[in-house]
Amino acid sequence: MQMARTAGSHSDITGPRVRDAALRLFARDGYAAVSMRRIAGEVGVQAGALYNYTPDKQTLLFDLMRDHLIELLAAQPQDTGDAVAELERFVRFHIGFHHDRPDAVFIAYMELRNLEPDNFAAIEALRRQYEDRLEAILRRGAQTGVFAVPDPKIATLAVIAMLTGVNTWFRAGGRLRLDEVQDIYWDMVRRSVGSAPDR
Amino acid sequence: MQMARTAGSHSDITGPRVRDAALRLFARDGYAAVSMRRIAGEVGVQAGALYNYTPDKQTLLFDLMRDHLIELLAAQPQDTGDAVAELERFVRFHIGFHHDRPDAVFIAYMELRNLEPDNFAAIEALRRQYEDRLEAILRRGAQTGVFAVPDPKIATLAVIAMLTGVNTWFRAGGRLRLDEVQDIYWDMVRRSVGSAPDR
DNA sequence: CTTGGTTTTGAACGGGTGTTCAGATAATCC
DNA sequence: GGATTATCTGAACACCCGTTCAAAACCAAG
Repeated sequence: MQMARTAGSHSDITGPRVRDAALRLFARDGYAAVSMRRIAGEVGVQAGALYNYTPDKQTLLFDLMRDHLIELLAAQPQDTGDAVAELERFVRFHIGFHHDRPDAVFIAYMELRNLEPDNFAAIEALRRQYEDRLEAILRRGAQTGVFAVPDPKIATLAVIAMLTGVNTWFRAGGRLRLDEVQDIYWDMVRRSVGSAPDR
Repeated sequence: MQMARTAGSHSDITGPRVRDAALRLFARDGYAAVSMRRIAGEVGVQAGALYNYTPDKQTLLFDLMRDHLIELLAAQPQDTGDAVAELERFVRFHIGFHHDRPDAVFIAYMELRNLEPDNFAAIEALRRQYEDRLEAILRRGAQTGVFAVPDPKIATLAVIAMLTGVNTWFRAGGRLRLDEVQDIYWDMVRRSVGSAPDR
């Protein structure tokens, strides 16, 4: 007989609902402007009950950000060898992945200043990992001569800023489809790193 | 005899100090996380005294953002006719201007969600004016054939996102000088819009 | 020195904050 | 159905919030 599923348990229902509510509210109004009571209200529970699911508000924020970045790193396609194809995959992936979770993306770079120092360092390390993968692609392409990037580190930051910017304006159902946006951005990125169009 | 300078007046000293403190604290910790008492403490005054200089906290934030954007619009160089030269001027100006006032820049796009609807609309209108100027440059260059931008509106947003990203990492005294950063970004922007290097 | 005005204080107002915890409630197991 | 255990409530804690305002302090002019 496996360990009992435990009694009186709504934990597996309420838990995700707390995280969802926190994600949405933090994204919309900001961490500092959202009270635990408001999150609880959204879930349909009293504030005290939240503390069955997080030790405190700060950890709730931290977990949302960390989980998002870990998901990002796990979902990211891995190297295949061809720097240009790799960069294209990176661009399309970045836009697509971020488009699917606008709230998490927004929080992960708007609420950095509300993290306590240790938590901040942990999040920054994860983000850095992601950036490093793009930097590796650019550096490799620069060495083999398919890219013209004088400074791969700066090019990395420039490209990521450009791509993440999509989230500030793109909404499904607008003038452009997501894949059209991906086409346009891939075109701009490819050119910005000095790679000639392939036709 | 000109109107008296009024008596007991420290207004012209305290006023700017309030704005400076608010700018710095809002940028560092966020609007919602900064109390009027903390701003007052920074100025060396009691909280009640702040209300000689702003009707309320919200207006204090709004004024900081509005004044920043008005300054931005006023400082921006005007058109000269040559789209490529114009774009280069825009890129270098944007990086330079924003580098000089990191706190105001940070606030102006991090605290948008803390603006009441009317204030938000006013700020957005100003930002839009700025973006329109870049879009006009790109559109003109596209028409005359010196730029290859299929969608000037998106290109505008992409370029601005890329340029504003500089503020998140560049600090004077680091590996690169500001003018080197301007050179690199101008290179990337020029390429991204399909304009050939001029030598 | 007195007058008149500006600026600041300091206390108060009503209300919201994150967090804790004893007790009530509900769900499963035997 | 009774026991067990996870979950939730509701009140309490100490503290902070933006804002107001009468009274005090301050400064310059006459």
